[in-house]
Amino acid sequence: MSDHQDHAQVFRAFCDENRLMILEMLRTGEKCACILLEKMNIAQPTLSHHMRILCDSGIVVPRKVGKWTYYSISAKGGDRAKDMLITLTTVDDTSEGGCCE
Amino acid sequence: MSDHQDHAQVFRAFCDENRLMILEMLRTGEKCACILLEKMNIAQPTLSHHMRILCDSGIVVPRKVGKWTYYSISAKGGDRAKDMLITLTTVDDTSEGGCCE
DNA sequence: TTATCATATTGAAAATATTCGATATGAGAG
DNA sequence: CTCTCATATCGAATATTTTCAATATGATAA
Repeated sequence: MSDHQDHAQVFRAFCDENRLMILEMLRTGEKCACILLEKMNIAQPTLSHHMRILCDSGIVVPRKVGKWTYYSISAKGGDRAKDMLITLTTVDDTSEGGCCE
Repeated sequence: MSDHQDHAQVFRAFCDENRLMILEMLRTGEKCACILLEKMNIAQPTLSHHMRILCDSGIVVPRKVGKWTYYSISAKGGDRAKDMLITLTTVDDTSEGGCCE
């Protein structure tokens, strides 16, 4: 997978309203899927889909306990996303140069 | 527009490979659309579409000079995105609490 | 074992996003 | 004004994402 594809995948975690709602809930601590499902107005397979995207991006990590799955925000994943965002939006002034003017 | 919709829109800037390529080019300084178009393997209306999304997200700002439009990364837009990302991925430990276990 | 509960996967429909040809707009140049 | 060039918008095709009903999986309970 190219770097750009990989980076785009990380940010996809933050591109959907429902996923932002889920992240907001996880900010107050680990939650099991059942609680997330209860508070969101979506079907169970839809939640499962969003949790997969959040976990694939590395922003959220799952913890399985018996029948339940608990989800929490990964500090490491958050830091990685933050570093990527900073890199992407910081102008590299050592190579600053004009353009067709 | 809801907060979540608004936030999702900002991160949408980073969810597409072509937009990440554009941002990478803008990291070395302001570029006019013609240069970006020349270096990307996409049609002109497609570039225009991506530039609109980048500008709407606040990450990129346009500067019109005669017939040309120059685009550059907005430090302010980048900072806003960074702050949003940090908020979204930081666990609020004052409200840490268990969940259904 | 069988029954039940929590979550994941499948498959198809609906909603969004991306793409590009055609065309419009708006700014010089002549 | 007319012509040309740079970019934006329109409209339709294609691709991707989101959604949910149905079903599968995997764990515990009886």
